[in-house]
Parts: sequence; structure tokens; C-alpha cells
Amino acid sequence: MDFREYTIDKITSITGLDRETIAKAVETPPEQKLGDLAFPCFILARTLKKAPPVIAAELAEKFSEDENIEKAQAVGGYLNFFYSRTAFTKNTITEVLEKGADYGKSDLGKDKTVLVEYSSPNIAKPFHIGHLFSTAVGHSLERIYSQLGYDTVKLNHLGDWGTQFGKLIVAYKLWGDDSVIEKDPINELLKIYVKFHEEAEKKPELEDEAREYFKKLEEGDDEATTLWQHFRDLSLVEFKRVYDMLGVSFDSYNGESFYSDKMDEVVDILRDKGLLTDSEGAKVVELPELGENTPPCIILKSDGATIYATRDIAAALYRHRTYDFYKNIYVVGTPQSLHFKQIFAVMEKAGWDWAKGCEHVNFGLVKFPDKKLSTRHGDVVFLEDVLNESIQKTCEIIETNSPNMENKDEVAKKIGIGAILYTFLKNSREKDIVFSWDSMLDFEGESAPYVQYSYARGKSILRRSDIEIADADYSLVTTDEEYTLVTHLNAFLDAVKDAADKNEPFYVNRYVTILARLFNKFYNSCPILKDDVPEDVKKARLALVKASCQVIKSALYLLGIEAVESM
RNA sequence: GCACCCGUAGCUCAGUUGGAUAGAGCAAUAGCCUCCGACGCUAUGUGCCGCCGGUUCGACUCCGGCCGGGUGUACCA
Repeated sequence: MDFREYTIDKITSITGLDRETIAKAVETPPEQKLGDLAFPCFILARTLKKAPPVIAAELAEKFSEDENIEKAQAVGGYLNFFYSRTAFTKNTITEVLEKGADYGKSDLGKDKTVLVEYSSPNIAKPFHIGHLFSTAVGHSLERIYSQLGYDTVKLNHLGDWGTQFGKLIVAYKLWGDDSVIEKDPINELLKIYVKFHEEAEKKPELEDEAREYFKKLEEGDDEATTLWQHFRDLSLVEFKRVYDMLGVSFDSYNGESFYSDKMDEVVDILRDKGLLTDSEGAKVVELPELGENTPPCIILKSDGATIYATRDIAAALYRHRTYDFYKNIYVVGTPQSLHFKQIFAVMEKAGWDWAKGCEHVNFGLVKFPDKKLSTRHGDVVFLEDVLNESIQKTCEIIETNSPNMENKDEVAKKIGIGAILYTFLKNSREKDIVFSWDSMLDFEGESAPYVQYSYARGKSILRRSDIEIADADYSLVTTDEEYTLVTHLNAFLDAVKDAADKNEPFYVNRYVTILARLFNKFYNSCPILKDDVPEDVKKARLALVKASCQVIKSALYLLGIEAVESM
């Protein structure tokens, strides 16, 4: 049974008010000692024409004989409920243990499809630390929606089309060396790409040549296409290596090039609906409804070529037809807010009501204390280097703490990568991250290693006992540390729902961090395996340990972070 | 100029969609490994919630204005 729902039902039947109103009003008190659930009576003051404290006191009496509610206490205008601890504890722990990895799942999203577009790096460019924001947030969101029962589709909208490939082809033809490129593709391609920009400052005609080559590419020229395909293949191999490290995968790598033959239709539709207008030689859709000063959405450039807005609209239409999505989420940085606002508005104007399901999930920048991240100048911090550095550091810590560990490398990988993912998922998305090795590799306090450590400790305790957990007597779970932990286990699904509502994985991150903290407090203050602990108390506490470990593992999974059995 | 976002403890950030005494981590100080693992636990404190008005029983939260910072602002993505 759900104690919250039970209490809401009962208040509803007593007051005769709308259930929705009650459900919305009830809240968790700021402190455990105030109770498990609170009903602020202020909202009744007007209709009942009584002071809130009086209402609270009257309601409290109705709960005096209730087997599920230990106590209902009026405090000021609040009516605070204390659940029966034994019933609540038993209810929660047995549910976690019975459902295992399925605990905290829901069928909320049954038969609805959510698309998550994320990561989307540019081909032939390094996969740098900035890409991790989209990758980590998207990966986590996909798992969160999946947890809630949605069918999810993971889309990698590769940046594999555009003038940049003209540049790359020109650079390759001038300075490319196949033997070097085979050995270290991305670095070498980056090198000649950077060189292109340096040279182009002296010889602007290179830019024209690049545009010319992109045009050839669009026209299906053999040489250009072959080169492009080659660059794309080489890049994918490198990207997939990083994705493997992160445990990230995709259902589709259809990038911008995939939509290159699907844009004519979009242009036709917009023209037929009379939305296209000429402006300074380009074909645009004017968007006065977004504000007088909003620039129009360019559909065709003055040279007749398409632009990324056209491609994104074509992609959205394709996705609607292919997946009939409920939500189409774009995990793309804040700088592109205007772009998405524009294309969503264009799609609405085209009369596509499914466009309402499109959503831009933005996120902040990865900044550097001194220099700016710029591919053009070759100043990049490779994501792979950051991950390896973190794994290396973890290895050193393990080396000093537990030199005899067997699967050192595997554990170091999970912890090292988890630590990096955690720092990208710990705050609200829109906050910028200032990159520093110190903070990135800080494993203390609020960090993945902290949570992983708590889990490993729990598993260690379980390994040291052979007591059968079934049929524990939960009336023996009496301390505040234990009960607070139990209430938090019960709140897992709420955290997941909040995360999905706001498209904010950090709700889950914060949840699991608090869970780890409460778990640490619990096992530090309540002896579990000590000899003088009675067997049946041991049994009940072990059940709580097992349940806590289960939920920590499930929550970490939603963040893309792996739990380790020992560390 | 205009649009959007942000301003909370020394630092990095939460604050449950208007409610009870504004909270965590880091940093600082003092304790805790004859009890399961010290990447841990316990204790100690700091806030004109950027400023000024308004809305109301009640505002960190909503509205208006100002100050300060970030991002974007048509043929790149």
C-alpha cells in the first residue's frame, strides 16, 4: 500500500474536498521529527471560515484511531502525520527486495515514444570535453524515461554535412598524408583542419574552394563523396571507442547528411502553405509572433543552398513519420536556443500539431579558466584524455588503499568514469562547468566515488553474513537513522518522476547522493554484525542494507554510472 | 539596442512549481580505525537570499524597475 495515497484519500473523504486539491497540497515536512507527511490547512481557512490551527486540530481527531497512522498532530496551521513505522518499513523494504532492479519503475509512459537526440559530435573533429555535457545528460534522460515505461529511441544526430567538409576535403588534398591519417585519424584531420584556417587567413580563395567542394558533395560528385565517406567512417570508429568507455550506445547515427535528400519536400510544403518569403535574396519564414525583433528562420540561403534549420525541420518530420513520437527531445547547448525556438515555431506554422512534442533541453558551457575552447585553433581537451586521466588517478588510489585487489583495472574504469559523469550531472543543466583537473578529479564529498563507496561497503557487509534475510521482523527497526533511510528509499520513484518532468538528471543524482549519505550514517551508528547484536535485529538491519544497495545501484544506473562490488 | 538565462555562506551549488527555524559539499577547527572497509562518520558557524518597490495571512520563490554577469541576435552548426 501507499501511505501517502492512503492519507490523501482519508483527508478527501473527511473534508469532502476535491482529491486533486488535497493531493497537491500535501507535502513532506522539512524535518523528520515533524512527521512523515503534512497537510497545510491554510487552503481550507476561507471555505470553512475557521482559523487554520482550529481546522488542523479538528482533523487530527479523525485520525486518532487508525492502524496505518501512528499519530496525527496539529502544529500551527499544519496537520502532521506520523506513519506507523513498522508498517511503513516493512512495506518499503519488502517491496524493494521483491522487485529488485524493477523497484522504482513505473508504467507512466506506456505506449508512448520518447526520442532523445544527444551527443551529436561533428565528424572529423575531436570528441572533446564539451561533448560530454550532451552525451551524459542525454544518456541519463533516456534511461530515466525508460524507467518510467516510455519506449525510447536514442538518436545521434551526427554533424556530418556542411561547408566544413568542403574545407576538410581541400585541406586533405593539399596536405593530407594517408599513412599518418590511418594511424591517428582524428588528430591528423584536426591538424590539417587547423592548418586550413591558418592558411585561409592569408589566402581567402581557399574558402571559395571549400564552398565549391561542398557543393560538389551535395551534387553527389564521386571524388568528394568517397573522401567524405572515408572521413565519416574513420571518425565513427573513434567516437565509438569513447562511447564504449562511457557505456553509451545509439539506435541511430542518422546525421545531417541523412536528411540531405529530404529537404526539398520541406521547402515545398512551406512554399505551398505560403510561409516562405523573400528577404535579402534568401527564402525565409518570418516569425513576428516570437517578437518584433526576432530574426526570421532562413530556409534557403541566397545561393539556393539549404541550411541547418532546413535539415532540422526535415529531421523532425522524418522522426514524426518514423516513430510517431510523444516527445522529441534535443539535448543541445543553450547557445542554440534561438535556433530551436525558430524551427519549432516554423513547424507550428506549418500546422504540424505534433511539433508540440518537440523540446529543446539546453545545457551550459564547459569553460576554461583562461582560454576558450576552439576547434579552429586546435585548443581542445579531448574527452578520452580526461577519462583516461581519471582512470589513472583512480588506479593510484586503489594502489595505495588496496594493493591486493584482483580486478583493479575494471574497478578503476568504473570509478574513474563515474566520477567524471557525476560532475556533469550534479547541478542543474544550465549551469556552466568551469573545467579544472582538480575539481574533475575530486573524489570526496558529493561525488560518484562517494556513492560507489557506500554501495561497496554495503555489499561487503552482506558478503560477511550468511543470515537468511526473509521474514525479518521490522518492528526492530526503530532508530531515527534507520527510519530516515527507509523513507528515502520510498522516495526513489518521486525523484525519477521529477527528473523526467524537468528533464533534469541531477534530481536523480541528488537523490542517490543523499541516499548514500543516509546509508553511511545508518551503518556508522547502528551495529549490524557485531556479536552482541541479537540475531533478529541483525536480520532486519541486513534487509535494510540489501534494500539500500539495490536502490543505490538502480539510481546510479539511471545516471550511466556503474556500481562496484568492492573498491 | 533587443531577447533569453543567471545573481543564495569564503568557494561550487540545492531550495520540492507561495508556506514551518534558508540547506548540502568543499575549505577551516576538534574528535572517531581493540566495531562490518577512514574514498567514511561525529561535532563546531558564517547569510541586508544583488538592490528598490508591488501583490497577500505569508515572498528566496510571483510582478515591475534598477544594478551586475552570461548567451544569442539571418545566409556557420
